[in-house]
Amino acid sequence: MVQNRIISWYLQNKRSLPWRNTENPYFIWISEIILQQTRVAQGLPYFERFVAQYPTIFDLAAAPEDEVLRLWQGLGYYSRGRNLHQTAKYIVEHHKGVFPNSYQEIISLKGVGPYTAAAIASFAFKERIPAIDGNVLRVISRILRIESPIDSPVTQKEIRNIAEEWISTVEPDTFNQAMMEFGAIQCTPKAPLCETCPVQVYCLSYPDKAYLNLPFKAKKTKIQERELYYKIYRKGNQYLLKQRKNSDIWKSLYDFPEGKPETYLKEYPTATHLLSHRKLQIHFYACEPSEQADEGTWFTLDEIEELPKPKVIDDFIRKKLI
DNA sequence: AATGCGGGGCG
DNA sequence: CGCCCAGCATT
Repeated sequence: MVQNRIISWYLQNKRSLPWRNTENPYFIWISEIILQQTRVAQGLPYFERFVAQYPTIFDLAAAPEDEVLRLWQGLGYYSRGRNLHQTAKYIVEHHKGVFPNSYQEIISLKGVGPYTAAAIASFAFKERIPAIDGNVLRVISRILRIESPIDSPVTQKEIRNIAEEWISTVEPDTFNQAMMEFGAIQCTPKAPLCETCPVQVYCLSYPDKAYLNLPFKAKKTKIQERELYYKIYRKGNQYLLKQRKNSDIWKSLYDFPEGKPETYLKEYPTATHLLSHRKLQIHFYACEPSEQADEGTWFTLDEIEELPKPKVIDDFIRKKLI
């Protein structure tokens, strides 16, 4: 059976990861939120810093939001950090700090969707429910040669049904860990290690290399360009920053007031920043403080260091251009 | 069903 | 350069 092959592969090849050595739902929750759309290598140091700074859900709930977002800085998708903090406060306030213990309750938490709820419910509470992430979609679509669009709910439902069948005869937590690890290490998006694959004999897409085109994605990613203009005001050793509040990129983080100035003291070299679906052209202008008509708060460089900022702003300041 | 949300790494 | 990563919320 496929699932037993993958599980025994997992038991021999699994990486040692800190969130695998605990059944504390709080730690597992933190790790799963961090790992949404994020590689293990990138998320690992953030997880270590979070659990060191906030050993319990009470510590996280008591922290100021800016501090949580400062810890999140550089990881992206900042609504994850805001939701993490909000949900910690909610659980402390309404559940005495006790993490909910069923899939149905867990999925009602902010920032927790079907994948994350299944992961927490199976890892922390051994609930029998498949956690289906990008790895699992890829692994199953290849093994069973499912060529319908992976980005369609119908196809994903089909894969869910298969995963529910596979998980029914094995340890659910081990199964979920094994499927994801197998996708991350063996059945990789590019150049999968088919020659040493324990599932090769079952894999319907191996004989004619159909796996090269699986999973099949119907939609293409399109990159849009966007220009940002920043006005830098300095009064002595203080700079004017404002917190982004609208529903836009970098919500809740601090940056300079936006806008193209009429006059300016100096223009800095334009920075180009590549994001997933966007290319940012960023212009910085040093402006005359007497012309300042923008909202914001004045901060010293030492204070700015403690504020959560977008990567581009942090890079700019770190280069000591101002 | 479609779109927006970051940043990093890889071929 | 395009694609993908232990996805989710909003519309």
